[in-house]
Amino acid sequence: MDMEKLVALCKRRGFIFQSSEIYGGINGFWDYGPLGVELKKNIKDAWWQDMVRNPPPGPDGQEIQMVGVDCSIIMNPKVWVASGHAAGFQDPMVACTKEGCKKLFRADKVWLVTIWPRGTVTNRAEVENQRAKPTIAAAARSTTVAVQLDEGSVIAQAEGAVRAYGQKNNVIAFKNYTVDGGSESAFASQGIFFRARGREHVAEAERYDFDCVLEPLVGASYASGVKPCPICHTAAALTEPRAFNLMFESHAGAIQSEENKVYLRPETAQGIFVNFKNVLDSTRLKLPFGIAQIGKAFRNEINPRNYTFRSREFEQMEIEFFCHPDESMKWYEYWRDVRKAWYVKLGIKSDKLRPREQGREELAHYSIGTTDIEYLFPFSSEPQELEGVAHRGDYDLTQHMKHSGKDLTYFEEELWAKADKSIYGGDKKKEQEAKSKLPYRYVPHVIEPSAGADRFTLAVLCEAYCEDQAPDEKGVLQDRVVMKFHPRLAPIKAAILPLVNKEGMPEIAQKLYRELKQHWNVFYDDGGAIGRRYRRQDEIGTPWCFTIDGQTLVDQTVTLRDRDTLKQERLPIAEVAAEMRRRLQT
RNA sequence: GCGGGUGUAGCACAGUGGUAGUGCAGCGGCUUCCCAAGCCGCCUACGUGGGUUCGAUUCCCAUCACCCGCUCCA
Repeated sequence: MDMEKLVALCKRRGFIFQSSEIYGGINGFWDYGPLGVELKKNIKDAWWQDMVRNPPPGPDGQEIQMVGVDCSIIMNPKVWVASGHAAGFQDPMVACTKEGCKKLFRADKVWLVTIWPRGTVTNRAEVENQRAKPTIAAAARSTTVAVQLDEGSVIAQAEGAVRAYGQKNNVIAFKNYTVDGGSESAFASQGIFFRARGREHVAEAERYDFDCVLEPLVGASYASGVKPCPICHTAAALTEPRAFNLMFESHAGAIQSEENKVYLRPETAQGIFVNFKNVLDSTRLKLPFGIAQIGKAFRNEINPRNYTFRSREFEQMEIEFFCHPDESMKWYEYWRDVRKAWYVKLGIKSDKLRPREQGREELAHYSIGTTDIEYLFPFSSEPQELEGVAHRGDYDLTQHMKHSGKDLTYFEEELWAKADKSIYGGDKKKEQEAKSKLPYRYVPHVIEPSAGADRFTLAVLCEAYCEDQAPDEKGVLQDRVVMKFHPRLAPIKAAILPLVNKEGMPEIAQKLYRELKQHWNVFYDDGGAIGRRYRRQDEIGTPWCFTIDGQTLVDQTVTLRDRDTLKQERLPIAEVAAEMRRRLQT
């Protein structure tokens, strides 16, 4: 499918417009037109109905408890400190200044490996000494290479870098390394000293060991003369790290000062977390239960691309499902499966839908497990994320407890009521202690299915776009463009068409139109040839057309014309609404 | 943010240093008993801002937007 054709259709028929188009547009922002807003609203309504009001039964066949909230976009800035966004959104970037390379990197993903001749340094302290007062011989023979850590262990990356260095310097057979300074996690933040063994291909064929230091670029105690590019390996090519703040800022109050700086939320989830206690206290809900929210979120993407896929303003459909720690994996699997099934149910072909369990190394720091539900969009050869179902553990609630000082733990009243308290022998202190921890009191774990409303809308548009052939009035096959939306999502459910504009047909058609529009978004059209009107409806994905013709005047029946099959059948005009209802439910 | 490309009507395309056409779509009418038919009429554009020039849609510069690649997407 050709993305450009879809984009043209969306504009021509009023699904999606560029924001502020008459002023030349604005990068990363889009508007939904009359048909687009109906489509997106149907998607959000379907989600709310299927996830909040009527979610599928739980893992043990039980009813699922779900409620909704609608939180403000601007929140107390401390929320973003607690959530980690205030810091985490400041991804410092470094760029290579070398002409022809000019690559851009996240500074925290660039690490430096310094390789020294054997015996120059034997531990981290000596590394610092060498940097402070390098001996000529050591400085001449040491070298620093940069590596980009994307996946795998950092040690493995460093090993690769040393191996590459060895090859470049005709050192054969990198053999092994020994780590000095503890576990990987210990050095993940501060670097590590280690030794690598290899054989240098020199005239005397001397055996050779390297002393190596691996450390992050950010904070590395390096002279500016180092910092090579991880791609082109040009020395001293990287710029200083520059902050890219991905949160939109504004000010609450007319005066623009640091004190009243606020942020547009980069996700709707935090509104749910900070209202966890409110919901618990106001609803009589007991764990497990979920809180859902649909709303706008904002991210100052460095480079919006691919139509509406990566917009700076977008809408999320998020659930935070709170449960007992011991049951969290069960619920994680439940939501992962429920969410995937939902997309299939609404017409996304299974072969373009890819649930993908994230590897350990790409998980966010707080997540125990995440499944990305991805869709193979026409604009990319790689599937792109529609939704992430994340097991966030107790990270968020714990963070908000720390930063707000409020108790967000959950107490199992019923379990405590049923518990045998005789084991405490009437010791109130022991009882209190037992009540304060598992299994009675705990910080709930959270499963977060977070879906992009605009991304799914785009996927639905891509999935619906079809070019096929339909016969014209002479029976010759003509190209036809048809949007095969699931009827539940179709912006217009049915068109009501008088076959000709006379003999009382428009009157009958309008009466039917007035009846149907009480229930659905339907469309009345008496303009032009019938074939043209059918094709127009095909192009905007209207599943059914009801046509009032000569026979209607005789026996009160109309034709129902199907968008996908082009088949026509007659049914009594009095049964049209019931037939639509029946078809929408299946 | 970097490199490359593009920008004429709602869409797809012509064209020119002397201010622009075509097809489709849209609108109004006639005609039409089932799949973009026909006839008549109508509407709509040189992305924006500078510069050069007697005159710029055309040449130059900047800017904005879109597309491709890199990068990013917590």
